[in-house]
Amino acid sequence: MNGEENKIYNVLIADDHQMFVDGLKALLRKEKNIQIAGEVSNGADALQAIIKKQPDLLITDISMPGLSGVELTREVKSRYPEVKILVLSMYNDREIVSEILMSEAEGYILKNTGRQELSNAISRILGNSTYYSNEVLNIMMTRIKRQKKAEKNTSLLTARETEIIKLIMEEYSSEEIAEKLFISKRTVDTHRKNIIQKTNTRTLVGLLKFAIENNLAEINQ
Amino acid sequence: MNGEENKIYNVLIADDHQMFVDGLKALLRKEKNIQIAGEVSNGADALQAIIKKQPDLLITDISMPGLSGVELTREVKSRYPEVKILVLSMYNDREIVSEILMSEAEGYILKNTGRQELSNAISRILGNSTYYSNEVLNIMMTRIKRQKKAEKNTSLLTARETEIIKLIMEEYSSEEIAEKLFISKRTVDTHRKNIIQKTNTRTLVGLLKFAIENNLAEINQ
DNA sequence: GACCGAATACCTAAAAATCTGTATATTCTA
DNA sequence: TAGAATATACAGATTTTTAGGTATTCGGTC
Repeated sequence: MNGEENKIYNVLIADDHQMFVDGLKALLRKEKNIQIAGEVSNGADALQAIIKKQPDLLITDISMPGLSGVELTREVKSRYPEVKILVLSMYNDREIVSEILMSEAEGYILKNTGRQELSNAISRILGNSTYYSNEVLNIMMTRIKRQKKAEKNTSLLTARETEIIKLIMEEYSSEEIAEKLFISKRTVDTHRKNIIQKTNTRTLVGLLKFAIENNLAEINQ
Repeated sequence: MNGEENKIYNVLIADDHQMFVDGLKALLRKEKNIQIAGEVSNGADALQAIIKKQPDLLITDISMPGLSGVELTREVKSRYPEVKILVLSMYNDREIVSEILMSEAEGYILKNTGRQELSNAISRILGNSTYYSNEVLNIMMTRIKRQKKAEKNTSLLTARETEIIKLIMEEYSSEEIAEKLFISKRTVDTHRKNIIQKTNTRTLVGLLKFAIENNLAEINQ
């Protein structure tokens, strides 16, 4: 590892699934420079262990009894920012990936990661870098791309037009929109005309699809 | 276990993630009546090992190089139906759960399962029953409920009405629908009137939302 | 054979949206 | 300060949908 090749790094494991912990420990024992400082199965115990052992690195699952890994990460970063955190989780859904990224963990990999990648992640993180697995990076990229596309599409629209669209999607007629916004119905009609042109749609159905695809309306599904 | 308390069951493990395999083996070694017959890291090797060792139970991951767990399950069930199969996977998304259920595996649990539940699952399966974890069952129930609701909603509609809705969602006007279906525009108008009444919507926007929510139309998202 | 639902088609009328255009005021930016 | 964009509003006309109704035919079921 960078810079301090004889340093022994203490690693705390937080995970309530013994199968993972056993497998993880077996892997970590093969690493030079790594010492397992402890293992806990919930967030509260993790905090206690951090106070006591002051590990260099916390490897934590997300779903644990009581304090989740997300909450634990936030707490640790606010109280012991020098402790590095690698999230090792089963979940790859977008909500959770986002929350973890917001929580300033230094890494996030999935539990199907091989040993080599895990080892690499730990090295990177202990060497003051970050490590996110490809799946996680892909989720991030997809999300960013999608957001950019929606922003590009909706940036063609003025604030008023966006507002009109949202009210259309809430099933207001043009007259009702006029009343609600204290403007003339003729104004609403002009806005509608402009919206249809700008969004390259040609019917109300097309506009509805545009709105949903660009997060201007929600559908329960 | 039921009936044959002194019988030793041979278990084959198929998983390409060493961390899991180590953890799983550690757990299985604590079980009476269980002997680890082997471990492989891909589907093809699993088939070879089944021929050679004839295990009672195969515990398999889903995502493996080459033959996936789904394909492996199908193959094993078609050639060696007496071999029981427990899928132990990270993925809980609906598509994969469905495929596994169709493939006649005797069980499906997630890799975050605790030891007790894993032990219970194995016992149940070796005792000629099935075992699916709660998360998997919840996915099944949610899917069934959702499908039933959509069926209930759309069962109010006749085939022609459903067809009209789909064409509306493809942005055909009533006149265009009439031309396409070789019927009068008046007929289309009557269908639309009836559709609005039956779906308890009051606007075209409302109808479109109904259609999307009940899988009569798709939105890219 | 009777009955019912689906599909079809039509009627008159009203409401709403859309189309193509012109115009003015306000706000923002260079 | 000028210019551009946005927001507003209006005009007349056309198109489309919606509303509330009646009617006939066909196929399926009892």
